Amino acid sequence: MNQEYQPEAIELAVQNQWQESQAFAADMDPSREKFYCLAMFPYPSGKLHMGHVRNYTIADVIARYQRMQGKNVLQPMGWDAFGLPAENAAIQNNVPPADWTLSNIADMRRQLSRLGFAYDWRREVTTCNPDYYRWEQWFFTKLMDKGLAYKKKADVNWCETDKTVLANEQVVDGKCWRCDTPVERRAINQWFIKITDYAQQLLDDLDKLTDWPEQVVAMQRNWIGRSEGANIRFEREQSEALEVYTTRPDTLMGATYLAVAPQHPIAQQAATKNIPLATFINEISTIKVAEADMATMEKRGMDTGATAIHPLTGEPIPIWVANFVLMSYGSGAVMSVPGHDQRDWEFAQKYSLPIQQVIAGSDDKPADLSCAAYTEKHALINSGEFDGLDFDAAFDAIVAALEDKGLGERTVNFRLRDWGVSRQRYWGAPIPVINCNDCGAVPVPEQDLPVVLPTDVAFEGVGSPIKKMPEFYETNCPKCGNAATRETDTFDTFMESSWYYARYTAANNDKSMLDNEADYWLEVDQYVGGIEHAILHLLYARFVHKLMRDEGLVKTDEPFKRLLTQGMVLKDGAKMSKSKGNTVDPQALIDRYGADTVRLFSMFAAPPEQSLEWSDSGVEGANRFLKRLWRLVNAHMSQGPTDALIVANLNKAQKDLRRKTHETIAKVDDDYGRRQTFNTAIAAVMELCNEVIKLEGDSPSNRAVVDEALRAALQMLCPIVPHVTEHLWSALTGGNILDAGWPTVDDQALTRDEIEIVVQVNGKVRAKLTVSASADKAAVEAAALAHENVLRFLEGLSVRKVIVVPGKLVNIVAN
RNA sequence: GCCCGGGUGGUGAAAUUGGUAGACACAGGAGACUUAAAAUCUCCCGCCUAUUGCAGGCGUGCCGGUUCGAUUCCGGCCUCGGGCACCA
Repeated sequence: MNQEYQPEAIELAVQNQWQESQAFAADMDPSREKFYCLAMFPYPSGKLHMGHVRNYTIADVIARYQRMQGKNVLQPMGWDAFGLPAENAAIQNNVPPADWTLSNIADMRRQLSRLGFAYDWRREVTTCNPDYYRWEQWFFTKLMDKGLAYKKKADVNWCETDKTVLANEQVVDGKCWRCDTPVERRAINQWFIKITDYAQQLLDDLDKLTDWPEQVVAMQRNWIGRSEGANIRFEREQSEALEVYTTRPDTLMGATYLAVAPQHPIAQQAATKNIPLATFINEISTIKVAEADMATMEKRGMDTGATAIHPLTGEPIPIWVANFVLMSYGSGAVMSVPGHDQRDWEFAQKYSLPIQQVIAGSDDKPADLSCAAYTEKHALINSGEFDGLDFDAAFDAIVAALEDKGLGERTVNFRLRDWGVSRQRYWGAPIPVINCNDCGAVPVPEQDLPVVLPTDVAFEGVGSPIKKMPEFYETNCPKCGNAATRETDTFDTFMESSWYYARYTAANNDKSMLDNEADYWLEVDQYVGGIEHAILHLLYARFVHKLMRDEGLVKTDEPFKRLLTQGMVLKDGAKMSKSKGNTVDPQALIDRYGADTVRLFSMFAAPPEQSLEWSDSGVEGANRFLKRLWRLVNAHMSQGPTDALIVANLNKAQKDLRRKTHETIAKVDDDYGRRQTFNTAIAAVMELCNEVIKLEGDSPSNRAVVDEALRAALQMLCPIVPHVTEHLWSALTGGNILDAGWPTVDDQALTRDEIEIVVQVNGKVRAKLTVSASADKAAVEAAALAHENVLRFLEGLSVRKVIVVPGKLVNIVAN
């Protein structure tokens, strides 16, 4: 064996060996327990960054650990290939998005291979490939048939100069990123999928996700936002009633005005005869389509002059237009109770609208409404027949009164909104719809799928090229045969990433979307990805999984059994990004230190869920450990063959090392399998190696316990640094570490004769005792009370209580 | 603004069920080897006080609480980060 650790030569040789033996090709085998391990697939931006390295190393470590447990492990990889950056690159460099994307994929595939990830590349999926998106189009037509897809108007960011829709990311300080034109909201017709039909299921099934991080479950629960309240109708003379939803029907008697969205028909109609109002509505529609902007903007409004009738008092109530009411959410109108809602209170203050108290303050004293709204739930006042009722009773009584009059009812509402999937962009999967003047929106029939996105396109200006290609959009209606227009919008890229995990199980099937392999491999046993996907991607994927289940394509309720959300990679305390110029190129590190060092550092520097602070010297430290491991195995082997381990012949030092070996196996197994803290697993193996180095002498028994320790260390490190451990294992044992399995704990080796006990006086450590492992409580207590330093601190005090925690500590309470 | 996290030495972190704060590393310091450097090896390394040695005080973002005992549980605050529906 070479004296020097030469990572590149070892890694390429080991990777060749894997390649030749098809080591990671995973085939369905119902006789074996399967494990499906998946990392979120990358957007092919061109170069691997440290976030990718971390993400894919974590998943690979888990996959390899499970494989060593004897499971049939599937770990696939693919490309989330549609998206905005390809169009930007096309505009900037005049290169077609397809060419740019495919060449990026080739580069990144090469980089991933160099890191030695255990992928089954036969199952690679690329979402911009028609073989992939044809099934997405087919599935969408099924949703249309079921009435789960529909069209409605929804707001987008519009740039009047470029005549184009802008993504939220492309709006900087309320202006177009390219030409600084202030954006305006514009409502256009778009396709939606009824995720709200599944809101209750998506909420209920969160309880099944016991192996997901609690924070992710909490975020999804809040996002879905189930609430119980009432729909209330405010009738209007000679026009349609205005319906609002509220979670506080108990405050109905305090409603002093209604607020509608700027696009609401009442506001629009009033504006036709009211120039200041029309101007105002125009003004407030220059706000980006983002909740954060809506929530932090200045709240503004204007009286429309229209009124409605309070459903209980019969009094007229003014209708205002307000910029914080969204037309596309609920009915586009809200009732305002300034006395008991803070936003309404601020709005009423600003526009001198009446503030009416209808909820008693705490201790039944009237609350002070001059500084803020009173938002607690309490008994009612100033509410006529409802006075004195508490929240629940008032809720019931007021809803009953409304129901009697046919002006309202109890209802459940969700914050979750239907999923808008239309994008007015080129680089996405075409929405498989043909618009016919007579037949309306007609789904493209199965035999005409896929609707292929033309890839030989020229970008002129910023708009989507297919919107200017009659050869793409001019067609005939599949129903009536008349001339019709093909939809030129494309799908939201979340569509592709919502089912790719399932397609890996049938990646090469050109006859159907999924097949019986899905039943074998799903659900995904372990999913790994960035915490930034905690809501949107994971919620859409859960939703689409349920849609596929209801279409008979999959059998499980949820797609991902266990979830690990990895933290970001930082440098100098900030997220690594091109714009900050603080990126580290993984390729340069691999060239210098090898893949194993890069993998080891990224697993050692922090637990996977925390952010990881980049450190050049930390990488060097990881490399130093591998060199030490190399020398350690080398030195051991240079002494020739090892005799068999005879436990009865071991002296104390040898027994200690053996105990350390087996304690480490137990700890590392727990760290990999249950805790997923790979940093502490590595630290434990480092400790074991330090103990091996400290054991002096080369007697047969010494060499036997060292041999056992080193073999275990290699096996335990194998998931993290698979190349160097494969090489050393083969030199040491002549075998193949991939098939060596996982080391087992010998409980006999764990026993101890003596243990250390900490002695505290009033909670402060004053002594440490070494006692026999079999010593009873009384003996330990007596030894503690007799200790010199303990006696010193007990001088002049009387002992009140002695707490003995067996095997750990004694705390003497004295005063 | 709303929802969800994080904050521990000079640095990354560890302490798993409320029981020894700082494992394992990095950086730094001292020494060995070397003509020298690199590499490697040995020792020291939270702050303060004391010191020949034993030892003591303080210390986990801040303020308060529960407990024999709190990095861990509870309340309030500060601060940094993630998400907010068209970045992926």
